[in-house]
Amino acid sequence: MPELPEAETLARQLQKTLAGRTVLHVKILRDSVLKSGRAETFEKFLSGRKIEKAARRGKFIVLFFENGCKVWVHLGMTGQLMWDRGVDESHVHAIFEFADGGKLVYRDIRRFGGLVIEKNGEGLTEGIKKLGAEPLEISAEALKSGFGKRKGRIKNLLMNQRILAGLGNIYADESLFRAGIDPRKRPYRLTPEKWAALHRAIRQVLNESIEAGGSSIDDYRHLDGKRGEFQKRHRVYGRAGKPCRSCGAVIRRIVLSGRSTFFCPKCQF
DNA sequence: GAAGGCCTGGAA
DNA sequence: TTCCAGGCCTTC
Repeated sequence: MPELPEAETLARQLQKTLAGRTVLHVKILRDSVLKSGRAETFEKFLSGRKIEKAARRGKFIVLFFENGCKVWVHLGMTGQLMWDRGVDESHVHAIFEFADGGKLVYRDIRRFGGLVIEKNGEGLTEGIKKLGAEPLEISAEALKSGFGKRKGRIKNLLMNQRILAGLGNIYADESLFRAGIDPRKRPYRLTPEKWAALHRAIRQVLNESIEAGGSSIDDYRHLDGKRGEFQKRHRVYGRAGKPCRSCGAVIRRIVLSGRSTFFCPKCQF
């Protein structure tokens, strides 16, 4: 599932490929992927416009245009951005055609993702406006205070984009494993040592994954169609029934708020 | 704070 | 044929 490292990987690749290129046309093949704006809006405001840069915010990829417009891309679960790959045309919802002939294809099989166009600061969805802190920038103190006195389980709170923007199921589980924290734990019960460990673990896991080009479990691909490599280094996610890589205990799978949750019953407490 | 719905493809 | 994956929004 595309989370922060996957969005970051794509944003970096898009920066290299798209910065300085000019959009010729924007073809929206399925209007329902537009979370703000309409097909005509995309064409009107973006055609003939140069892309200045590509960046990431939370799990979103943001394209900055010279006229101040921004396009926010959320990949949902199965979203893909491909450069010049016309091979698989199924589930293609939008195509950005460039003046020099290249094209950026947006695919999303399950359609949980979407596109947002921001112009003059307008058009942002509530989800974007209320995005929480960046996990790689937040201080240890702010991480702790960000959870305040919330009563939820730490795993679910880590995935709350309004608190921390960018962690999903995979990296929440992987971070908690490295911090030695039981995903069912309530935040107010964490010791100072565990908070420090969690802050460290989040940075470590995200940075390692970015270095590996993200995790390709099912559909996530790089701009050129290649797979990420970090899934090979997951220590708990998707490893139910297998031995813990640290202690050998059997990794457990439970369901928290309807989401699969993987942890080591011995290393995490 | 928890649960349902969206959506599709692949596995059971 | 049914179930499951889950990000995010809506509803309870």
